[in-house]
Amino acid sequence: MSARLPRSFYDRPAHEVAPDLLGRDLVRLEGSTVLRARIVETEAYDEGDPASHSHRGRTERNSSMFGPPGHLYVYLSYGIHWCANVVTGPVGNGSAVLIRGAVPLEGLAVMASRRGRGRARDLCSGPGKVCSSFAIEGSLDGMDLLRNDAGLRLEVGKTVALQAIRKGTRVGISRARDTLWRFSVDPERVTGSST
DNA sequence: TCCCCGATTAACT
DNA sequence: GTTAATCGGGGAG
Repeated sequence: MSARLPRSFYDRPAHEVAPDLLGRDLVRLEGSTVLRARIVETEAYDEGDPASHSHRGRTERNSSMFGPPGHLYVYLSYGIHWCANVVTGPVGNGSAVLIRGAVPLEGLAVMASRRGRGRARDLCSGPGKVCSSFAIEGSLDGMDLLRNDAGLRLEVGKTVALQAIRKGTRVGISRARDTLWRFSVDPERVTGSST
């Protein structure tokens, strides 16, 4: 178990936090059970960004994005799937980083039972799947990652070398196609033995 | 008030 | 590779 990321980690622009989240561990403590997955894909969203929920200002749904850094922003996608974001920047700034993908490290059996299918590489390979495996849903919107709410936290994990990070266009959006705020890393580079 | 469509996933052909 | 499922947000009227 590594150290939890401090509040200051999140109090930066989303496009700086997003690549820095690669290799970090999403952890949920559920009694004696530990769920752990290492983040391998993220996307940044902020107020000046036409593709962001916060672009048209604060609403009831996106209010968490404007709250303190280090909290969670959870929303329902396509009426079916929950997606989890980490709120970044100071209070009043509507920015966050979407956790798009991770590699499961602990608690695989629990994740598989929640997902109804068992292949390890499919457990957290998408924003909706991460939430499904970790049982993250709307009631956790706005929770603080630094207060053990719901046993959820982010830990330091294994830092990824800057040159190993891939930048690209974000997935599933039609606006701001020229903003390269999707960050990912080869799963081997965060879980395999370092080279 | 109505209507369109999305920061997705899984089951198809 | 293609498409149905499914529903709330928010822009348009």
